[in-house]
Amino acid sequence: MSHTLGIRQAQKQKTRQALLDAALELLEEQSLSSLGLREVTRAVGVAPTAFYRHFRSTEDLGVALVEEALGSLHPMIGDTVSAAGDSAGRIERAVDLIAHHVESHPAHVRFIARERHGGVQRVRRAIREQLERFAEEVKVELAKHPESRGWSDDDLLMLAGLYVDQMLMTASLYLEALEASEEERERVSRVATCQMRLIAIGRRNWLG
Amino acid sequence: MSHTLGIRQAQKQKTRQALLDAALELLEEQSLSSLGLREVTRAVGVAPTAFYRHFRSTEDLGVALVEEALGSLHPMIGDTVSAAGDSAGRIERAVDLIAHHVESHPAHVRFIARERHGGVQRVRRAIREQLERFAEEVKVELAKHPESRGWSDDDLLMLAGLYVDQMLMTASLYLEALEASEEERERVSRVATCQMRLIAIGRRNWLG
DNA sequence: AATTACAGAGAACAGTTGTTAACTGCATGG
DNA sequence: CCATGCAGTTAACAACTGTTCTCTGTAATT
Repeated sequence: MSHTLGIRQAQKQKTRQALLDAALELLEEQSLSSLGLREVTRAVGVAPTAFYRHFRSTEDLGVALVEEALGSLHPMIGDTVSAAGDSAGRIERAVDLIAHHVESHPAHVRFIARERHGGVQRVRRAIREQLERFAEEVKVELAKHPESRGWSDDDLLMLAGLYVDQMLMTASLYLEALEASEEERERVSRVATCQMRLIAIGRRNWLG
Repeated sequence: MSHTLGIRQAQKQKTRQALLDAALELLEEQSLSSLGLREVTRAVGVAPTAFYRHFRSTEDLGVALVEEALGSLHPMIGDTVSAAGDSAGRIERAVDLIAHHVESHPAHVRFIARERHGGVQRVRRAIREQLERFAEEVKVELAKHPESRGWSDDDLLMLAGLYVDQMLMTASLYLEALEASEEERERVSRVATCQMRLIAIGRRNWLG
C-alpha cells in the first residue's frame, strides 16, 4: 500500500472526511445546489475558511462525493453478474445485495439518486461517467454468459444499461421504503425481482 | 366551461403563470431546494411580496409545477398504450411521442426528472402520486391487450411500473441529447426502442 | 356613487451567504 | 535546532435571503 501519512496529512484527511460526512448528512433533506459552504463547516465545527483547504466549492465537494459513493462499488458488480447459478438465483442475489447496500449506505444511495438528474452539471456528468463504466463492466460480464451467444456488442450494452438503470431505480425505491414498514420493503424487493425476471425472459427470447 | 373571469382574476392568473414560467426557467440550472422567492419575482419583474399572493413558499410553487408538468399528460397515456397495431408499432409510436414531448416541453421534463428524487419532500410525493396514477392507467390499458390473458393484477401493475420508469428514463436521456447532435438523439431513440422491445418480449413469454 | 376587497409596491428587519485578508500555531524538512 | 510550509482561525466585506408591516390604486360589490 501507500506510504504511511505524517501526523499533518492524517489530520487533514480527517477533517476532509468530516466535511464529506457532514455534507452527506445535510444532503438528506436538500439538494447539492442549495448546500452552503458555511452550513457544512458549521456542522463539522471548523471555520468557514477551512473549507477552502479541501475543496474549491461545494460543487467540488459533490464530485468527491460521487467518487466516494460509487467508486467502491465496482468490485460488487462483477461478483453479482458473474455469480454462479441460474438466472433466477442471480436475480435473487442481486436484489438482496441491493437491499443490503441501501441499508448500510442509505445516504450514498440517496445522494446518487438525487444528484443524477440534479442541478449541478459537473456532478451530473461525474455520475453519468461512473454509471457508464458500470454498464460497460456489466456488459463484459453478461458477455460471458451462454445466453449471450449471438448477441451484438451494441445489444449487450443496451441490456446492461437497462440492468443498471433498473438497479438504481430499485435502490431508490428501497431507500424510500426504509422509513416505511417491513412489508413495504418486502413488496419493493418482490416487484423488483419480478421486473428483473421479466427482463431476463426478454433476454432469453431476444434472438429469432 | 367555467365562468369567464373578471379583469381582476384574469390579471392575477397572468402573473401567477408568469411566476411559474420564470421558476421553470430558473430551474434549468439548479434544484428547487435552492430556488429563492426573490429570484423568481425578480425574473418576472414584480415585488418580492407579490409572491405571497400566489404561493406560500417556493415549495408550494413546486407542487403547482408538478400539476402543470404532469397533469395534462394523462390523456396521452391512453392513446399511446391502447393504440391500434402490433407491439412493434406501439413501441415506435411511444418513443416518437416521448421525443416529441421532450422537444416541445423540455423544461417540464427536466423539472420532473430532477425533482422526482429531489430535496423537497412534498414535491417528491406529488410526483410519486402522479406517476402511480400513470402506472394505474397504463395497467388498465395493458389489461385490454390479448397478451395480458392470464395475468394477475399485481403482475400487470409490475409491468406498468416498469414501462413508466422506462419512459421517464428515456425522456431524461433524450433531454440531455437535445443539446448534443442529431445522431445522439437518434441513438437514444434506437436504444430506448430496443429496451422496450426486450421488455415486450419478456411480457409475451412471462407465463409458463 | 360610495364602499369594500385585494393584487401588488415599498421600505425596513434580522439573518444568512461566499470570499478576501492577515493571523497563529505546529509538524515537517534542511 | 531553526526556518519553512501549511491547516485552521479571526474579522470584516458587500450582497443576498425570507418575512413583516404599511400603503396605494383600482376592480368589484352594494
